[in-house]
Amino acid sequence: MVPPAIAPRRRAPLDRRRILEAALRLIDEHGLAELSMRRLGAELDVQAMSLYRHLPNKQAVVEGVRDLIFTELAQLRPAATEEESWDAGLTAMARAFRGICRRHPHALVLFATDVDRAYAASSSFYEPTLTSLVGAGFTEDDAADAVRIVVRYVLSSELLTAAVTTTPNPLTNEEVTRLGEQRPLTGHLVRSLRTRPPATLEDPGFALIVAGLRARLPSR
Amino acid sequence: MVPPAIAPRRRAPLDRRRILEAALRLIDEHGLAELSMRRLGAELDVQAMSLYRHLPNKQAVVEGVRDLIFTELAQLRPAATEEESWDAGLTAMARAFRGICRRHPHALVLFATDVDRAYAASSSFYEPTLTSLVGAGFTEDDAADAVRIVVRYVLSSELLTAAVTTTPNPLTNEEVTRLGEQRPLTGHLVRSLRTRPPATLEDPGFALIVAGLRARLPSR
DNA sequence: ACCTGAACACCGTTCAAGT
DNA sequence: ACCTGAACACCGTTCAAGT
Repeated sequence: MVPPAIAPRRRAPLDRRRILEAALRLIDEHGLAELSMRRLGAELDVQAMSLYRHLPNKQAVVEGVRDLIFTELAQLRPAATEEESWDAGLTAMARAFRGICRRHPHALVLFATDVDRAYAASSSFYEPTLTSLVGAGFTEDDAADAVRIVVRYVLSSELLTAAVTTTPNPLTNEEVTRLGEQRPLTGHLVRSLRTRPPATLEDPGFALIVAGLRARLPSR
Repeated sequence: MVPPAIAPRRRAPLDRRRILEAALRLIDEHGLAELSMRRLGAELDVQAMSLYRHLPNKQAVVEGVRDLIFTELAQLRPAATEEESWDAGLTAMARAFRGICRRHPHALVLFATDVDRAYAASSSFYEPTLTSLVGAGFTEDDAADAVRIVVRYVLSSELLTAAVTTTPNPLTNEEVTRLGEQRPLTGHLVRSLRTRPPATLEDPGFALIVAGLRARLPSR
């Protein structure tokens, strides 16, 4: 009845899932550019070369992380109910999608590839909105276009915002004044950049798209 | 009357402008990720270390390239005429802006920073469109928002498109069929990804924004 | 004044070797 | 079976040295 001699284990054994979760953690915290095989190894208390036992190369790591996020989106679900109007449903979908974008701002570039798999992996997320659009009188084609345009709008806006938020070297007040004398309306626009930052334009921009869709809806 | 002895020169002397133009050339041809100080040196028949005589570091190279493109945009001018309607002018502006995006797809990320300087450097490009919007009855604020929303829409769409265009591992027909059985409308959407690729959605999406703006215009 | 060679601290990845 | 050390070909950048 000697208990089996278990070697004291310093750490959990490496596996694909643990590696990918650590990679997502690193990306969320420090950005995609900071992800290196050596750092990822260090995060897991392992030499970088050990990772190659479980994943063929760095690209495979990045793709694995992307799939992890797709799965997360599928879990989400806009609070769309049956009686909800099509525009409220579309808005809820856009907000939820934006939510997941903002949880992983550094990983957004990964959303741009394998779009068909992204929609398929998160079909439970998209289907209610599409149903409500078709119920409101849009054709299946127009409903698909509407959802795709909205998803593209949110994703690309977030991508742009995530690309850079800082303006390291802003125009001085004198420069803005001089611009305003030469081109008054562009001067006004540049001043508006300060009072209304990019983030405050995303909802108005989205509202324009919805208004455009409404104008296009066959009168009931 | 001895002619001054001119040492035979293997190459033009290095200067900031020549370096930046070579960098833009490399970015346009091979992408931002492929730009390295060593490659840039090689392109100019010089050791990488020589570049540091003219530019403090790699970031300065990248910022210099961005300014080069801003200047290029300022030269452009939408063919807006006085009698043109506001929506035709806005559309022309969007098309011209998209044109410059497509000339430097690999450099698009650089557009996301120093937005105020970008508008100021290209004010001659934006002012006519803004004038036409205000002439049509939009307030200065609404005109500024309209232009900013459109510029953001075009830039972010192009950014998303440039991020990745390939789908290395597309869904098989069986996978799409199975999806269609479970979620018919998402299935339809995924099928539409093939018949109507992303590029064909940019103009409809932009048309929705214009339609939304029109709905918002105070009735004359 | 302008360019370079050697060096440092980083990459991703391969491969033979350790346990 | 799983992990590692040494090595290779790359980075950006510094600094003392060459012309």
